[in-house]
Amino acid sequence: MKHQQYNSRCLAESSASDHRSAVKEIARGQSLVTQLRAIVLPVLQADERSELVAQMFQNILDCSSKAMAELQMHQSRSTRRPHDDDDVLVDDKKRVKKISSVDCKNEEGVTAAKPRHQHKRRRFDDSVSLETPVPHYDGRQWRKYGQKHINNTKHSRSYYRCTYRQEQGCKATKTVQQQDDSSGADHTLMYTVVYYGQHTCKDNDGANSSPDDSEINTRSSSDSHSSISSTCTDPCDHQNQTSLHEDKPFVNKSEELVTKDMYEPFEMTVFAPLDLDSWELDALLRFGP
DNA sequence: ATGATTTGACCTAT
DNA sequence: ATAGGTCAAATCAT
Repeated sequence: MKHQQYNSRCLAESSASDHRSAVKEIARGQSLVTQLRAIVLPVLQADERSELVAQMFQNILDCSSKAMAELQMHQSRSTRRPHDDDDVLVDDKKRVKKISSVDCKNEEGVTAAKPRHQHKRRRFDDSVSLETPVPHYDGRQWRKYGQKHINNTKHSRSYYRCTYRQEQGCKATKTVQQQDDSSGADHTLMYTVVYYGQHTCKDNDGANSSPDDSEINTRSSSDSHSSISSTCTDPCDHQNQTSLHEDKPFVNKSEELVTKDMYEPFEMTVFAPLDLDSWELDALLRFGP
């Protein structure tokens, strides 16, 4: 009897561990596809096939996202234990707490204690985290409004809000934090980016689509003299570099690459921006094979 | 001059 | 009491 319990528990645990490694692998695949997309799309910029290729990239990411969601759902059903759900985040990261929208909604459902002020801590119930070597180019314009050292982490967390918060009341924010154990196999720095809230703004240059629409071609640097947050503009902006890298020189070349959210935090259905600036191409060239 | 970033203070959830 | 999120004055960059 006890034997059986033991066995089933072992099975459940090994299955959970299988799930986790599967999820991890999928996340890694997504990250690689995202990076590959950032390299390929700019090259195809003027090519009429670029849209098709972009769509294919997106489909691949969609597929893996769905696979990941299935895995997670399955795991949470079959091997749920009190502390398991902390591990079930898409990117399998330790320091990002429970931030998936599903989790938060569940919590909210139970406690009905959603914070009324978005003022302090756990601001929105729709947040999405992702792990990326390229935290800054997500097609949106952000303004940094704070930086904070977080306990037990080497790197401080930077806080950004949408550039159009004042003029358009867009409530979207994000945090960016370099991971402590951030040099992966390819020695790229990894960042945890957490997006809170949905963009309700439209880009001023009109390049952007409606808030609920996809974010294709959101960033245009045509207004290069307007004060656009350097979080998604010039990687040679030294001030920004210092702020984000805490006195370190800007070393992460891949960070300059174009990327898009791997997990569709904003219901993106199409692809990363194709209207790359020269610095982006330059970054790609420097990125190397 | 204008707008972005920095950073210490403040506020609040835990 | 503490940690984390935001504010806002000072500073910096253009």
